[in-house]
Amino acid sequence: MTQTPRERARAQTMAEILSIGRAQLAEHGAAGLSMRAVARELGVVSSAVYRYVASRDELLTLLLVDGYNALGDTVDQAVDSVPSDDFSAQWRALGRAVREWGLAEPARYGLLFGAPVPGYEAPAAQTTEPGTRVVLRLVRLIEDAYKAGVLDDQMPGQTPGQTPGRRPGQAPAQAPAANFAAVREELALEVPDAVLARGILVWTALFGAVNFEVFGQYGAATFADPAALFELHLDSLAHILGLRHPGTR
Amino acid sequence: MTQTPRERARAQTMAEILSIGRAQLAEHGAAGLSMRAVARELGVVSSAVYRYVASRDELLTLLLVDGYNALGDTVDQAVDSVPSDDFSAQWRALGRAVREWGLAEPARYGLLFGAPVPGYEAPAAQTTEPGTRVVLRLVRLIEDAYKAGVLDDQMPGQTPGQTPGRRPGQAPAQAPAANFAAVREELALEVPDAVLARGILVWTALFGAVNFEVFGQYGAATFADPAALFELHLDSLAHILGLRHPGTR
DNA sequence: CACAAGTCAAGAGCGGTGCTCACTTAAGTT
DNA sequence: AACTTAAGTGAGCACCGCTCTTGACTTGTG
Repeated sequence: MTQTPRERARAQTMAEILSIGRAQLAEHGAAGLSMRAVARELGVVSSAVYRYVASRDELLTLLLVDGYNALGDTVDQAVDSVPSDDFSAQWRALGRAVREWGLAEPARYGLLFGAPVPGYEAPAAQTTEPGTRVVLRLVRLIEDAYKAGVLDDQMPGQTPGQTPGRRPGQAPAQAPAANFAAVREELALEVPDAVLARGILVWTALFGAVNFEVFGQYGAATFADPAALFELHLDSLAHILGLRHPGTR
Repeated sequence: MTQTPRERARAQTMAEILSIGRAQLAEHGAAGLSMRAVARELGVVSSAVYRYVASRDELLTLLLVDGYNALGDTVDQAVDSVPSDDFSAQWRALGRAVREWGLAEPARYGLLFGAPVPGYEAPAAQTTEPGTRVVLRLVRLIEDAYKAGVLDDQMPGQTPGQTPGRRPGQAPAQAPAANFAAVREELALEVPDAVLARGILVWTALFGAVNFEVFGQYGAATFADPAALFELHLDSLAHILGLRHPGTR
């Protein structure tokens, strides 16, 4: 399947548009992404861009999946560069990769995890698969650790048969909660509900921390060393997951 | 200090502009906030609005502190409506208040905690005080619980003298991390570093969870009952904080 | 009580935006 | 060499934030 010169030229122009779009995004944000500016940068009249991208929304979608995949690739690479039996290190690599990518690409990160662009609805068909790569990787990590038997299947400090922080007689929230069963089946998981729940909590906590830092919610001056604070969080979250360094215990 | 009819009229117009701004924000997002649209809605020519608000940015700032205060009031009210000695319930009330406010006002929530509006720098002088109300309330809650002696001053499952998930000989991240000392002094706190660190983790986790839900990152269909999932998270986070229901244990 | 000083609404205009459409040009295909 | 078709053009519509100027109105004071 060799491509004609026309297809070659088209593909290259397309790539150039995406590249310009990324730059525009970094400079002016998602709402400030301008077709005219892209055209200007491309050295072409504004309407010419519409030969390649149907609308501003479509360009946004392309940049969205591009961003998801860039983050996904970064995370995959980071996790893969760690011994496959050291799940604690894998978790830390994943967390650090997310944080560092977010800090390096705040505009793209904001597009992926910030407030949705008003008036724009991400088309699920093209978006969900790349958009779930990081969670999926985390869940697989947990699943692998569970199967390897190195995961405490119990909330630390939680004794079996007693859900802490809950009066006896009160129904435990665990059971009826979000239907983990569906998720577990969809992903062909073996981990029990409790572990899955912890995984989701850790997932949200990770992105909460990165959000605060990337979006500047920490207030700059407050914490002298955000990287160290993040490492602290990674430790705590690993502990919550039940992950331990190999060799410990 | 009675106000002249002029002042009365001006104050009312000002309030109306803010109200319209909120509506515009909800409909078109922060970047789509339009002075002309506000003027149109106000039944006035576009430039007239500049008699009341110096610029689009100033209107944004007004809406920002307005939002922070609305959330702060909601949280304060929710926490205050709970027995002052039931810290676990106070925590849950705080968390639920944040979530419910965010879901009820996604656009405003997005303005406060989403990606920063490109090209807009929130003026710290007017913004930091209202912007820190929720964290401050959480920290006070933890401080109070600590002083009342109902807070485990230890990570659950963590035995003293041993930092879990960390090889012996490796320096503990706790000590040099973000300079908690400065924070503790600034807020006149008594809680030890470890508790403060957990507080920050729980804070980020709370907003991470709410972000995901408000910004639609959960993917709708995935979790049948997000409210139940959130309750689960509240439970887990309370446990991490070391909060227990009174009467338990 | 009149009039200067001050306040504020209004309009025109500048340079920007997304997008459409009729059109020409130039390149690839047959 | 002839033909098809993709690529690029430029005018145009309706919108945007913001500035500058004009003119009407209110108020305080000599």
